[in-house]
Amino acid sequence: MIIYPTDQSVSLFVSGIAFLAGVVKDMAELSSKEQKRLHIIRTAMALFAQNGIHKTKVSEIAKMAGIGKGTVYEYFRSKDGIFWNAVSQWLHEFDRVITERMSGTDDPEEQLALLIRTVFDFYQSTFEGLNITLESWLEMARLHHQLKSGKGELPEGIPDLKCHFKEYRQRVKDLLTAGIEQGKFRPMNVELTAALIFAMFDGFELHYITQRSDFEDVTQVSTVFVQMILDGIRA
Amino acid sequence: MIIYPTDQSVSLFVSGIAFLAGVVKDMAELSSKEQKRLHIIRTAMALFAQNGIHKTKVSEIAKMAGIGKGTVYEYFRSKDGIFWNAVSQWLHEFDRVITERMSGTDDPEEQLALLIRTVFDFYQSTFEGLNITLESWLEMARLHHQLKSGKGELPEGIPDLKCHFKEYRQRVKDLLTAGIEQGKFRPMNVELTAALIFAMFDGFELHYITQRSDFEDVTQVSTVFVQMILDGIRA
Amino acid sequence: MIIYPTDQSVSLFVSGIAFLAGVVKDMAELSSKEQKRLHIIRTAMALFAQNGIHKTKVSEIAKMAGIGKGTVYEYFRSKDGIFWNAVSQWLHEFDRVITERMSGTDDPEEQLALLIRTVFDFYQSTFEGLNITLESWLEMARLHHQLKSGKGELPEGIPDLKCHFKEYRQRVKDLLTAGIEQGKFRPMNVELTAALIFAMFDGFELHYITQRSDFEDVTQVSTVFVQMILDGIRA
Amino acid sequence: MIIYPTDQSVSLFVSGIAFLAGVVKDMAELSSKEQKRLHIIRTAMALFAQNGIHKTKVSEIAKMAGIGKGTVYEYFRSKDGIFWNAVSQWLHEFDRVITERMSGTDDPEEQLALLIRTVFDFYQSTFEGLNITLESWLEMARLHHQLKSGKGELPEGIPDLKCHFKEYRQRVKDLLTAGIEQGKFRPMNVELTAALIFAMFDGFELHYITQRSDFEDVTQVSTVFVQMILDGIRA
DNA sequence: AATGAATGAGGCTTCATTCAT
DNA sequence: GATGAATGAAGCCTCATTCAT
Repeated sequence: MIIYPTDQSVSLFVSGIAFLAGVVKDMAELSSKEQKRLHIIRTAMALFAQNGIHKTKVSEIAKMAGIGKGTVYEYFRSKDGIFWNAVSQWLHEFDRVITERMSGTDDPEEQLALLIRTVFDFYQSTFEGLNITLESWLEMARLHHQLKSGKGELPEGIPDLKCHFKEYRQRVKDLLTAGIEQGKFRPMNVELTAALIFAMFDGFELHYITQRSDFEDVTQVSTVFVQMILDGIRA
Repeated sequence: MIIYPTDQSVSLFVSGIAFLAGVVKDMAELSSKEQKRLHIIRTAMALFAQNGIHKTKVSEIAKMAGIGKGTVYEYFRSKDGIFWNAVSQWLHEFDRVITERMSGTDDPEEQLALLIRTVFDFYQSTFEGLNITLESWLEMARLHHQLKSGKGELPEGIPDLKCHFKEYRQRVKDLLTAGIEQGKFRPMNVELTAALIFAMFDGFELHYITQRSDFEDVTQVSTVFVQMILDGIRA
Repeated sequence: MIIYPTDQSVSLFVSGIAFLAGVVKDMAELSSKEQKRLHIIRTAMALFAQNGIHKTKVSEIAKMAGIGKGTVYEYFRSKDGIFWNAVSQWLHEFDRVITERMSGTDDPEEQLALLIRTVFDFYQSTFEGLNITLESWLEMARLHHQLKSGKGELPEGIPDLKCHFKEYRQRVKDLLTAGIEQGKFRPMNVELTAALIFAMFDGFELHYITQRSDFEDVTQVSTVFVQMILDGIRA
Repeated sequence: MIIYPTDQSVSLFVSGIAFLAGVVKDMAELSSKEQKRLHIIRTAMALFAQNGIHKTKVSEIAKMAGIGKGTVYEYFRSKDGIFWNAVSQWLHEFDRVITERMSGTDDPEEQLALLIRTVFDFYQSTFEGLNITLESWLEMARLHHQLKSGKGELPEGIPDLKCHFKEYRQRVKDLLTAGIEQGKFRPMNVELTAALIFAMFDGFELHYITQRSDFEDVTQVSTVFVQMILDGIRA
């Protein structure tokens, strides 16, 4: 069973991550302070994605955001602070979108297909975020490594990536378990399979970043992806 | 069909990437100059992997390599130069190992299984390299982006990642095509499937870096991985 | 002849510098504007004393004073302005206390003893002020130095420390001269002796700041001090 | 008994603190590294004395020292580091001079007179140092205060002023005790008297800084000073 | 009158790179 | 060839001051 993208799914998605594109409709509801914060985060993400956190200057962020250099520090404690807040924001939105999308059906197959498609959509429409996500993983791996060596503390505002990942895997595991119980999926090592499916998503992300030209038609890619996975686990 | 790791495969692998562990046997054959170059690369990789290129100081590399700071510049034009040379070295070794391993059989299924296992082995045994690989992808994506914007030139010594990836995909494509022709694999969009399989490898890499604890038994993981993929494409 | 502290002397003193403790009774008589000014000065002095002018932030002063940052600038032209006004205030109060105390007697010996004791009391009870006084001397020495070099102007509101000191020395000189005339003090270089006596006061101040623990019992110290000086000049 | 300055005493003194004037004869004996360190300290002291530590820019120090900004950091960890090293150097030289001078005689009266004269000489000939000394006391008082409040650590290289002062007081105490035993000084509270004598020195320092014009003839001042003190304690 | 968000000049420090020895 | 002292460009962040509300 293959799920084709629908207008509905797209619109759901768009509303979900619209904040990154700066099109949140009910922005007016946010306090002025919060609006500016988001504005800075958005601007910073664009630059972080383009040049990486280490080559992005705070002065650039300020300039591009149309504010003074010092103003940035009214909203964030440090450049790292901006970065981790951006990552957190990103994860939070990601959560929201996924949950929204998957709540539309109870069928494991459909849910899995929806999950896959949503992730692909998300990655495609927020290309910028991918670089940041990737960089955040690297940075975090290093932070944890340093933590073990007893050198330094975790900066404030760092999202708990491990927990984030665990939740996602759990989501997929539940889905697989349900599918197996319903006789739709063949028996399998649910734990590992979930981990691998999840890894595939991110592998695609990686390649999408570095070789975008090979994946012009994301819709088609996700279709094949879904089919491949479903064929692999279907009873 | 599942391929279990064999002593042979392991030994092949080890010799392949031994340079990273500093155990190249025929090192003596290398000129003294070349030896030192490799020594610096190895040292640098360890530090790049740990702290990233931007937080690794040339003075650190020199100190850890037991040479003077200025000496580093006798062998490399710049810090970036060290980085890209290290990445190139890594890719080169990767190529060599893969080719060596896959030449052992002509059966598409076995070859695919071998490919998968080799990559997993490679990733597992050179954990440090993963961080660098990841970082190099990010950096390269940005370099290419800047290139398009007309800002700046590509530094010397940068490996052609796109070409590298293309070769790999080609390898997998050939393998799949052969399998289909032999009636072992079902008809499929070879191009896309290859891309996805390859993406999965790297997705695993990503997760392995950030959540290593969840993948203690890499052997088992690769087994499931192989099975999943083969089941998905088998006729 | 040794002068012991009396309730009277203490009360005189307290009323004199009470402004620093925020207990000026007739505060009500001050205009609301003037009250707030004093409030800011007091708050600022506490912080200046603790951290020095250069490490005290205007925002801190405002916060601790319970007012807005901008409000501070309604009452003072600049941070330096606050500082010099605080110093002036301090000197003014000091003058007032000394005059009050010494007017109680006409005997040169008693006056000298009273002067000494008053200064000691003052220094002890307003420890915070000492740091500021010291800092003001340093700053002023530098301002004068810069003035000579033709670099920059004297900020507004700077008290004339030299004049202040001259008055004090004059006070001591008059006292000594009177003592000599009355045959109570031996003939001496009045100018120099006055300068030295005065210097001793401030020397004590210095040591009191840096090594307070060695001078727990200021009463005893001042007693010895008085005796020493009187013995040194008595006929 | 009054001690007049002698050529000998002056020459002793000059050699003692010559390092501050940059006239150490056996400089050649110092390593090149150490020479440069001293050069930076000297330059920095001149600027610190003139403008204070907070208004002295590292770039200024470098410029005036004729070296690059970064070079300063090859020799000192931070601006504070330069400051505290300068202070330590100063104290160290002070110690050396005092010890040298007082070793010339065993007579308590003469020793006291020598001590006083030496300090006066020292203060006069190294005017610049006075400002720094003063500032260091202030800074240190604050550091200790912050330490008690549990905020922050003591920077490295800070000299132990308290200990330094204690030694000096001990010197004077020994001197006084000897004088009393020899029947030359009257019985007294040695502890307090020593503290006060010492305080007087520094009081003079203070006034010398702020009102130099009033003390043109330091020789005469010290003479009066000595006389006053001796008269005050002589049996 | 009171405020505090916004600002940007300015300072400390880092570190890749050079070059004289 | 090897070295490491010297350099200065570059960047993060602070904070006194302003000004619109």
